[in-house]
Amino acid sequence: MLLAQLQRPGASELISFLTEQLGQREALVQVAGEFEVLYSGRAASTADAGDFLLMIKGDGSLQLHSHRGVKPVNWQPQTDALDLSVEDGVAVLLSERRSPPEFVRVAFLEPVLAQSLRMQELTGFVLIGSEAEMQQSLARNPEVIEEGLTLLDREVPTGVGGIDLYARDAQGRLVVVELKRGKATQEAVHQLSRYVETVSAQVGEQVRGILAAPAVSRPALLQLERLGLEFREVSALPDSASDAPEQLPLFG
Amino acid sequence: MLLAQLQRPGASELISFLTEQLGQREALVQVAGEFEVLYSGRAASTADAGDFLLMIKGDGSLQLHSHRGVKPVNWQPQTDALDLSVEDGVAVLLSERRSPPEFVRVAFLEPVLAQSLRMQELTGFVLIGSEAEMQQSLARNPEVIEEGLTLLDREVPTGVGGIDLYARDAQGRLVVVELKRGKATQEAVHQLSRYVETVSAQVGEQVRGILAAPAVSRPALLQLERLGLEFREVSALPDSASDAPEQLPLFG
DNA sequence: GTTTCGATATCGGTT
DNA sequence: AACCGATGTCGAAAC
Repeated sequence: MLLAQLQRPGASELISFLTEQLGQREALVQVAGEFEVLYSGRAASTADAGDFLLMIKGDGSLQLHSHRGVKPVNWQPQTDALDLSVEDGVAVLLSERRSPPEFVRVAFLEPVLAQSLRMQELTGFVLIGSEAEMQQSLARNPEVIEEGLTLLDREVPTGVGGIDLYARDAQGRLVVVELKRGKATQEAVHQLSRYVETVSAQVGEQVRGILAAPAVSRPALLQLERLGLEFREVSALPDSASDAPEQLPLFG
Repeated sequence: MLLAQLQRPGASELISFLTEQLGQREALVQVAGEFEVLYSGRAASTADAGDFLLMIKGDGSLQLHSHRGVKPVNWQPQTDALDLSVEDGVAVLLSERRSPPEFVRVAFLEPVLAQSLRMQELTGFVLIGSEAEMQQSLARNPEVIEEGLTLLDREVPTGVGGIDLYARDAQGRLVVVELKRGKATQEAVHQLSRYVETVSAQVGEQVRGILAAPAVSRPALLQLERLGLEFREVSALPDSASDAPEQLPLFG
């Protein structure tokens, strides 16, 4: 992980540095200091001149961080063109994105630090506990949802969205299952209700609807009951994975 | 904007640095190098040891960036407790969040750089083109949606969500308006349809539903037509704000 | 604290 | 390229 760095660069010095470093695919380039930042595109934003940390990655993503929060103040998921210039003795960066048309402009009023890191690609990243994983697991073990449940299909398109799990219960009734990896809200109930209505109209028979999630909000549960739908508690993670780190093999 | 920095620190050196710097409220602290990162909480994740950039802000937010993307690989919006230690000669950071219970653990296998920046609070940030702004504007000028429209209320709770704009048309019919600041999808149509159904059942009369957005997806438009609902094109931004930066006063 | 909803959402997958 | 849905969504406002 190589590193190049400048402290308190002048305008033209900063421009040279950025021109050189931003050409490199693996570089993560940062500039910190007092900037003036503008954004215009899907929306538009301005702010007083102040302290920012600019980060540009090798894939063309750009983000400007302020003193707080995980989310950057301004950003671009993709930069298609970068323009560097000096205006009135101040280095200026203009980042352009073609689709949607968007621009971020940074005037480096007082750059304190500019640096570049070589970042190797991230490998072996694994996320446990996604809804996709939960769906796979329940597809293999539908009895976790209900004894006697037989899986018919997954991700069934209905014309108004895809049904997560489509099954038949012990009494032979059709069952539509909507999964949520987190606490289910009214929105999930609406989704389920929409699927049940659609399928019911298509097949011309009674269809059960089950919302399967680790928890439900109170309003969602009330709505479920009003609509004659059901809730089943299903945890997204295997028990061990939600333990404290001291008890986790991961952290051993 | 003060700055403290260490290059290629040893484990205990890094621990001392972090202990000192993380105590300061205004500090934005970064460590770059080869790490091993683990996360466990609502979900869980692992990855191979590799290059990361750790950023911890004064508000307790933490993020770990990889070589690409705006989104960090791992993060914590809030850190309630930080623990620093040395394990087998390697500096280790454990960040804990109480609610929901979550942990991020970073083992600094080969720290290349550690630095701290004093970041002043962001001031004067203004975002133009939010849905809230669009709603205000349309509430003042409902004729933009339709000639003869009279506003009755905004953000009306229905038991299944809030209606953006509630109005009466020239013929005296009730109108439910759903706003979207971007291209409207099937989800927006579904939301609108729910509101129209609910209001219609409550008042016992025919209710019109209008989806007002700068654009609508084709499937969403078809669905609107099937349900007897309407679409009105309404731009989120004043025309000038979506111009190219050369033409923008903002960028002059 | 819980719930809801907007977001320049981002991101990935599928059509 | 458009579209759809999940996200460890985050974040703020309303209750």
